[in-house]
Amino acid sequence: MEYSINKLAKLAGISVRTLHYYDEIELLAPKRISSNGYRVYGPQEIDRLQQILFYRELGVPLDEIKRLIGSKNYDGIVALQGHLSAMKAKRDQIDRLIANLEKTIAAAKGETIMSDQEKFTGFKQKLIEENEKQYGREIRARYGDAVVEASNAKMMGLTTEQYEKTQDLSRRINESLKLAYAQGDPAGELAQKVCALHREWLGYFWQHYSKEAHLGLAQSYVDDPRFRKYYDDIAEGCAEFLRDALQVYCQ
Amino acid sequence: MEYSINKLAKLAGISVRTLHYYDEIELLAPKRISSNGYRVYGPQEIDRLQQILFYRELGVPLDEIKRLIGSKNYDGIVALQGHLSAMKAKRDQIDRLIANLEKTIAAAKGETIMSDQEKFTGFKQKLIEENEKQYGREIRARYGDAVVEASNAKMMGLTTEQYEKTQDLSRRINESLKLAYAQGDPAGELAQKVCALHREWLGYFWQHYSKEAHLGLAQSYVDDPRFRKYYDDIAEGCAEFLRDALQVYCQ
DNA sequence: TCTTGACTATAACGTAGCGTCATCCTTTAT
DNA sequence: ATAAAGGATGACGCTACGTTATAGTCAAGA
Repeated sequence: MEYSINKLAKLAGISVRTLHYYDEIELLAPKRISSNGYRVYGPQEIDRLQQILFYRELGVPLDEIKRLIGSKNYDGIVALQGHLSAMKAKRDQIDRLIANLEKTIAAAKGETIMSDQEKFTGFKQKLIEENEKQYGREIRARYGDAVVEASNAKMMGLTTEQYEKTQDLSRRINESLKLAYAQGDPAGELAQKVCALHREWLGYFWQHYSKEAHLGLAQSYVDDPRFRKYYDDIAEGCAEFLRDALQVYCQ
Repeated sequence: MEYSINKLAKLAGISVRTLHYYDEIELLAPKRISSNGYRVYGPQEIDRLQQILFYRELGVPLDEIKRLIGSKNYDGIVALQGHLSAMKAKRDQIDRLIANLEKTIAAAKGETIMSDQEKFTGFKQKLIEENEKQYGREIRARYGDAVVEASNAKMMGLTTEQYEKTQDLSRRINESLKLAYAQGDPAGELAQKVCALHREWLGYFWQHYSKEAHLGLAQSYVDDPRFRKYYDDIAEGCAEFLRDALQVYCQ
């Protein structure tokens, strides 16, 4: 299939000027020049342009793209796999910025407090990569939940100290729950410890504790899809496991 | 907390030159100039810089950022929510590019064939922006929830149609609940209609419906801070109102 | 055949958002 | 006291195009 410059531009979602420019800097030359002087692009140019746009999307300068694609031992597939992981990294960065935004919104509403450091997490890339290696994915997965909990805490009129305590409890609950679930016994020691922690956590939000209410809540964790997701993010079937453990705990 | 230009640059992961430039174009002026002529930045500038960087990340030109932040009726929270949805849109774009890459790799290996059209899906942004303008803010505000619900729906094994139905129901529940709450009568007609809708919504997630379970869930909406927040975002005290209405509904 | 409108070409200038010196002053650490 | 680090201003450079301006080409209708 052959394309005129306009057709190619529209196909790729770029401007004619851009294709002119790419020709000018010898990044992407047309397949041939027709008798009237018009540029004609063929299948090879299509693929090359696609590669160029992948690199461009990743912020690679054009002359480096030229060098990369033009290099003698250029392996298209290896390059594509490189793009893939780079794109995934970029998506992770966006995810961090989204988490940052969510927390910033909560902070703006007065639901939580952000350190100056936190305000810029997600913008820096190098530090992030280091952080990533250091802490891994768990923190990320937990971040969104932490925001929710922080806002809840404020809403419930907790002091900063109390809030931090609930956060700490929440973390310990999730950690222990994960381990307990791995062991598989709802009546086991660890699972029962989770129940005790969960009760303690509830103590910050409830005026009066009752076993019935606690059990009812546990059942809701299974019944309501929003909650289910919260616990199934820890491990699939975790909501049921917690309910079963609480049934033992509450006798 | 006060920062020197170097400290701020390192904090935010940008260059000193950039801060000089932002001062020059009056996008971000320091809080004050110390006696030795050095720039000094304060908390307000930190927050402003953070906003600037959010916009910049989205590709908004600096003078437009200036106009936006400087405009008289600038609402920080609304702006942040705008960033949030824009970021999510961007992440979606990246996701499309990733899908594109995966297919391109498969095609390069000869496992499949790609049309020229397909080769450039994900690069075009205009379609996305038009979408934004068309649907406006409501969708955006709801977007975060929609994502959660979508994943829930998937988890619950719903078809796309079913999922859309739950989403529609969810929207109608929230709308009606808001109105009913404003009227103030849990036994009123509107409130009872909300209950019926909520029951219908539950039908998509529960195998067997029972009034007791429904009531128990309603109580959980009051008891668990995470749920409470969900409903209190509609209106404060909404969780209790819904529970009271459901108590009437379930007799 | 003539005209009109959509495409195409080259050339040239303009721009945003800084990077990168160059030059000089101030503060801090040793 | 001296060096290293941090600060200021000014000026030029650069990338990746956008934006005219001017002119040739082509298909279709009047």
